[in-house]
This record gives sequence, C-alpha cells and structure tokens, in this order.
Amino acid sequence: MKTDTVYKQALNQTLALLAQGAYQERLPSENELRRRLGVSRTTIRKVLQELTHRSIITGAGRVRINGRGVDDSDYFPDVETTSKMQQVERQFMEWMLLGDTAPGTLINELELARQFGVATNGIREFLIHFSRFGLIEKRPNSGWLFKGFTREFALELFEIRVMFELRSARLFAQLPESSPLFKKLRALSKLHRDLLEGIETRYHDFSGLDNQFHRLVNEVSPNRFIDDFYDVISFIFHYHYQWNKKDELQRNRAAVLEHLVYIDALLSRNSDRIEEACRDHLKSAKQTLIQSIMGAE
Amino acid sequence: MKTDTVYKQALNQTLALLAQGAYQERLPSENELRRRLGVSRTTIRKVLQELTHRSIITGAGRVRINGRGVDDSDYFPDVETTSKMQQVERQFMEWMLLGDTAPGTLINELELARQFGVATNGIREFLIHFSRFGLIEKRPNSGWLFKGFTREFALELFEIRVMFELRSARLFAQLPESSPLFKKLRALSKLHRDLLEGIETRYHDFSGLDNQFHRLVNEVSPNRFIDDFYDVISFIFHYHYQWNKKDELQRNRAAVLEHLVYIDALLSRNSDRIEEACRDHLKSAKQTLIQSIMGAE
DNA sequence: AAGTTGTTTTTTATCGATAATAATTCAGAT
DNA sequence: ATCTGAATTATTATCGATAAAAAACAACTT
Repeated sequence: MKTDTVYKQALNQTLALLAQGAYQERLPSENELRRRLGVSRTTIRKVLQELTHRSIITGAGRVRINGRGVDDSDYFPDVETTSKMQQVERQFMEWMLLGDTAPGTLINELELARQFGVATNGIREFLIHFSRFGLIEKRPNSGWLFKGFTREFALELFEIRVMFELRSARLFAQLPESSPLFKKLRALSKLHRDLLEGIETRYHDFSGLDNQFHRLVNEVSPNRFIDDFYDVISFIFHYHYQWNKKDELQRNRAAVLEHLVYIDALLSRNSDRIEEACRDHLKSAKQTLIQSIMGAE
Repeated sequence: MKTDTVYKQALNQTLALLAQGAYQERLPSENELRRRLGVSRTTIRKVLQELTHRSIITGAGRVRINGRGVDDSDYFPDVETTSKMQQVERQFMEWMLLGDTAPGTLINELELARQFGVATNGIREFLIHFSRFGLIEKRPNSGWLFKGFTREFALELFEIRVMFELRSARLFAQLPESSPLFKKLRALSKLHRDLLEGIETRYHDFSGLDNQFHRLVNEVSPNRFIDDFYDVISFIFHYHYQWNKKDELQRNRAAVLEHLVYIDALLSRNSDRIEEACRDHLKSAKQTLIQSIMGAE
C-alpha cells in the first residue's frame, strides 16, 4: 500500500506556515493551500481535518481560523515524511559510497530488498532509474553489476561536463546585451559575494549555489540531454559531498572565488576570458572529485 | 510468474543450429551449448530433454546425436519468445509513433497496462527506463507526460550527436597508424562496398551497418556517457525507421556513400577531411530524421 | 458566475506471492 | 580434468491486491 508521507509532509508544512504566523485570522481556501503546498485537495482536506481534530485550527467550512498555538511535538518526525523511493535511494547511496562497495560487486535485488526493508519491486524500480548514472549495468535474468565509483567514472563524467559547459559558455558570449540572463547572472553574483562574506559559517550553502549557477549557464540554449546530464552531476555531488566533509570550507571558498571570476567573464561577453574561466573552474572541480575518490580508497 | 521465453528462444536457437548442420555427429557438451546460447545449464537441459522427447535428437548422456530432421513446425512462434518487457516496449513505441500521440498527452499506467495486457508494474518499469530517452517526464504521484516526438527533440538529439561524434572523429586523427581500429575500419569499408553492390535488394541492412560504424568511431576512447547516448540513438532509429519506409532505398544508398567518404577520411588521418566528412554525414542524417518527423505530422 | 466545500471515481505507490531461470553442489562416469 | 545426472537453493520476472493520493464530479455560497 502507498505510504502517507505526502500527507504527513503536507501537515508539517501547514504547521510551519501557521507557526510563522502566515495566516492570522482566517485560513485560505483549500485550493489556495493546495497550490501553495503542491499536493491535491484530497490531501489538504485530510490535513485540515486532522488539524481541526487536534484543535490547532477551529471552525469549519469556509471559516477556519487559528486555534491553540503550534507545538514542536505536533510535527511528524522526518523519517515519516520521506517516501519509500527516497529512502531506498539514500540507503543505496550509503551502501555504495560509504560501504566501500568494490567495483565488480554483483547487486542482488532480493538481498537489498531485505536489507532496506522494502519489496523487491521498489529496489528494481530504483535500479532501473539509477542505471542512467553509469554506475551499474543490468544483466538480464541475472542481477546488476556495480561498475564502481572510480577514477575512470570521474574522468568520463568530466569529459562530458567540459564539453557541455564550454558549449553553453560560448553561446553566452553571443548573447545580446539585453538578454534577461545577464540580470539573473548579476543576481547570482551578488549571492556569491554574500556567501563569501559569511563563508566561515555558511560554507555548506555552496552546493546549492553551484547547481544554480551551472544550470543558469545551460539556460542559454536549453537541451534536454544536457539537462539530464546535469541531473546526474547534481545527484552524484549531492551524495558524494554530503559524506565527504574533508576540507569543505577551504574547497568551497576556492570554488566560490572561481565562480566569481567565471561570472565576471560571462558578463564581459569576451569569449577568450569566458573559455579560460570555464576551463579553470572545471579543472579544479575535477581534481577535487578525483582526489576525494582516491582518498576514500 | 516469469514467462518461459528464455527456454523457448533457446530451443529455437538450438533447432536453428541443428537445421543448419552445425553438429553433424554428436552434439557438444551442455556447457558448450550454454556458452553459445548465453543461458544457464538449467535451461539447456530443459531444451535437450524436450528435443529428445520429440525425437529431434536421440541418445543420452555424453552421446547425443541428431535424430529426425528439424521441421519448420518445430519452432515456437516468435510471439512466445519475446519477454513481456520487450512486448511492452514494442507496443509502447507503436502507441507513440504510429498512434499519432500528441505532445502533451498524459500517460496513464493503468490504462496502458490494460491495453497491453500486463500488470501495472511492468508498465512502470518500462516507463522509468524509457524516461532516459528524453521523450517522457514523470510527475510524482500523478502520471507521465509525453513531450512529443517533435522537431525540437530531433534538433536537441542531433546537437549532442554532433558534439560527441566530432570529438571521437578528431581523436581518430591522432591515432597511431598501428592502431587495430584501422583494420576494423577497413573491414567495415568492405562491408559498405558490398552492401552498395547489392543495395537494390539489401537496403534495409544499412541500419545495422550504421550502428556498427558509429560505435566503432566511439571506440577510439570509450566513454560510458557517450555509449549511453548511442543507445538512445539506436533505439530511436530502430523503431522510427522500422515504420518509416518511405524512400528507404534512396536514403540508404546516399548514406552508404557518405559513410564511405567518411571512412576514407578517417583512414587518411587528415583532421580537416575527417571533420568535413563527419559534419556532412550528420547534417544529412539530421535532415532525414527531421523530414520524416515533419512528414508524419 | 466564479469560487468553495462535499462526495465519488480513478490512478499511483507499495506489498506479497509464484513460476521460470540461474547458480550451486556433489557424486559418479569417461 | 571435464562431463552428465540429479537435487537443492537462490534470484528474477511477472501477477494481483490494497491504501493513499489525485482527479473528476456535484452541490452549494456569496
């Protein structure tokens, strides 16, 4: 049966809205809330019913108002708000990256299913999806082969990444001055400078900014295959850096500085400068990844 | 429950081997056959048992010999030798390419499952896998969106294809004369010339050769992401051309000629010639695809 | 008439079960 | 040393069922 994580998460979000005083007098309509939380009205109604039941809100029908205040203990714990699929994803990445799983290991659906506490179907669906990341390969009627999170993987990944990013960066140089992308770029530059000031404490905010920046560069001329490839990169980096905290501050500071040079180059619309900044940045990103892969071995 | 398509296909293949007289006197060992057909010994034994039962082979143990000749009616029909997954794939492609499915159509797992006569799970697994081809997109807790087999799709596909192929072609120019790839390339050139001679009747053999050629070019420096992308291309072309026979002879003759120019260029190891031939060929391949997409609309 | 809530229908996410296939084992034969 | 026989065990490919969530429909309010 389906888990009710969508409902629980929606309830938590609603609580957060109430707690921060978003709705003083009356709650908005069900449709309004639905749009805000990105779930169906069915779910919203379930949430409202529960909140009413708990007296967190009172009234009914069109007139629902804040009831007793929200307490920390009202929230559902985080575990209950992540779907099975997300849990499987996380556990698999742990198994792979933290478990020192050797290249060449055969993956057994049944075993993983037992280990992760889900039906084999869930594992299967995850593996099929995950196979796009180039780390596993299916053997029909047999299992899956783990090819290894290796140096070769990183090299192949970056070869493509450089091709794609240079392509977009070059197109950037040809953009008319009036393009809205430049405005976005300047906004992003500001965010980078802000981060740099508070880097000592906020250094882990970098990965979000990194993603935003590289995706912005690709907006110059959207291509679904490039976008997909960036999904691979985000995914890999998301998990990899989550568990590789070594030198994070220093690494991220350096990367922010590189981004700023790169952004300035893009704003200058000078192809040579752009190309140089792009290559420089990707070169050090590549080294960082490779070092951390090698370090882990 | 699992279908027994593996067994049936293995049996058919064994029959084919017997029919073409591969084993005059004695059949090879079970292990030998196993390797040859790429299935487990369990399956081979089941096949041998059945063949013995049907008197197509006689004897037992180490001495199994040809029995009565193989008859056409001995073979299992093709439908019974394709797994559910393959059937779903084919039916889905038909639905998409032949059914004039409009961009923006929402895909309903349950409906497809009923239509194709499989469990929803099978549809789901197929769609997850298929989403890598950039034609559909998942909406969590809701269905899938069909983005359309459109001109944009073709343009985006070819932008990447050109990047990848030029990259490989350029690396080819730097290969030492002694590289084994040149030998393979000469062999492929021969196959092209042979095909050209019998093109009037064998023109549909081109697609296999096309695939072989482009994969050979990428062998110069293997990259899993490029390989994956070529899977996308092969898949699309496989189905697309299967149902778009218009001008096939003429189109394929032209493509073979282009390949020959391209191969000669690669053999010459002259970067300029290579680049030109590569661009020319991809340009016309792109036009062909786009025309046939537009023609269908 | 547009927007809101109440109710019903449809669809997805997830589980568990089963036949076919693969993998493993071991003893005896050539 | 490799092959078959035979039996056992393990794993995958497939089906069907069910609660949660989404979507569609209907009835009501202002």
